[in-house]
Amino acid sequence: MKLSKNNYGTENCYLSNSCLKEWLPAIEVNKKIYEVKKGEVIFEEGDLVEGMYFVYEGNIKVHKKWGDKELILRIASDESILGHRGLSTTNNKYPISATALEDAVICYISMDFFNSTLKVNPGFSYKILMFFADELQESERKMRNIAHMSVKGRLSRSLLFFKDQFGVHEDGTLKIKLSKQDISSYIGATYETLFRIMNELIEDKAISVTKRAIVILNPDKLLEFSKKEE
Amino acid sequence: MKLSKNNYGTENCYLSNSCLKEWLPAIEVNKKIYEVKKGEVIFEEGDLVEGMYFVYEGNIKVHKKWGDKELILRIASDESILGHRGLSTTNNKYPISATALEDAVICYISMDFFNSTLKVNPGFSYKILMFFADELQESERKMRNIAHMSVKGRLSRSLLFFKDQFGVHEDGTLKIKLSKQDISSYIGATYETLFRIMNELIEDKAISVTKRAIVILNPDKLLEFSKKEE
DNA sequence: CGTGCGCTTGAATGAGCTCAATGCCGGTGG
DNA sequence: CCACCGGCATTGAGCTCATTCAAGCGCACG
Repeated sequence: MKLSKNNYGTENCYLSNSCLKEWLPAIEVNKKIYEVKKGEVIFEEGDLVEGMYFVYEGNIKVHKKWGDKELILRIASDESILGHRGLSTTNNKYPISATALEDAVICYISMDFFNSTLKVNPGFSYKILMFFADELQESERKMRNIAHMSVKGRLSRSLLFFKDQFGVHEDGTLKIKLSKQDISSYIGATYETLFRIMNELIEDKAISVTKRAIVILNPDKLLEFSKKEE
Repeated sequence: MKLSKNNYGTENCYLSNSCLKEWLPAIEVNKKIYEVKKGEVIFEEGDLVEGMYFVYEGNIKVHKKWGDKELILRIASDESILGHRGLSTTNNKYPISATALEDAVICYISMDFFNSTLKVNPGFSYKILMFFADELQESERKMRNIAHMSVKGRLSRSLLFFKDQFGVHEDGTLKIKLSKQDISSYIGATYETLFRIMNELIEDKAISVTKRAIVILNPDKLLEFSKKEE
């Protein structure tokens, strides 16, 4: 189970493996495997929802557009469900887009099959429900952060989250590879603002950057900046 | 079914009645009815989640605090589910608070009972799942709005939503009674800002206010202000 | 008749955005 | 091998929207 819980709040973007690992291999006929290239769009806002995806490998950003701006809502990675935001009783169009941040492997299951599994398998259904509940909690925490926290606070928090969620290499750099563009969209700020605030964090010796890779030097300091949280 | 769909996006804070109406009356033993007074706190952030609520009558605000500020996430009204945000595999504390906006009647069901119903009743479970999916969509739309829209846009959009969701009296005033404080918390702005922007809308002849009651005069104008949406 | 709370308004401040200019680096084709 | 190009990084300046602080006002209520 890849769940994270710590003193700056719980962020859980994974459907617990115990659920997927049991379920996915059991499907033979109804799943399709796709390889997608970095930057490739898996689906877009407005596309018809016809199935559900699971990520086998790689990171996929889930984002929402507003004119020429975007907001990244979530980063789906290994063994995570994707496209569940298309579920709805009132609308069968995706409210969001999904784009590969790097080369990735995903698995596709038709909505019919997914739905019928939901209906006949209460255990699975329950797991998915809990997943949604966790996603909703996270979404609302993030909303409050955007509404009330400073960019510095949001960035600090997100960096801690990235470290926690995706881990670090031996040299201390974050495993997740995000462009500054993406980070700024993730925290809901402009590119330039992100840049300046990131410099502040470097001056504060909270992080360092070499060759576009970010190292968390002082988590406590980041935590400090994202205080009042919970 | 109280669902709304229109050209400024779907906002659905209701669990479709077809689900609740069938389910709730069937419970005899396990539910308790409470009457709550205006301003009464039903549960707070950090409280232990021990059950699930449904609203029979009245409006309840679901909100999240950040220091001395708050953000209203949702307004639960007649026949709506409440407290489902407490569902989680990783945490059994409420991430949000619920406070009655007016005198209300709510129904309480123990979590054990709710959970076992979920597990044995796939139809119910599926409905709840769809409800969560809709809530998640709405949450993320709202997040993007807070991230990218102006206060005027957010206010315009929220007013249209209130009209759509709660309806209007014969004299044109919104049925939902919200203090300016609450509206500002709902749109994620300060009281003073809300005040000024509301005056702008009045000058624009988009709304009018008499005795603290709001009248939507020109929905098209409000729609205009909340453009770029979807 | 005070006291307090919510409403109203002004002024100052500031965080973050926009726009624009420049620098840097890696790829690419001549 | 070099010149050029395009895209990203970097930085400054100015501005705008919204917040903050502060101060009066009106009304309900004990």
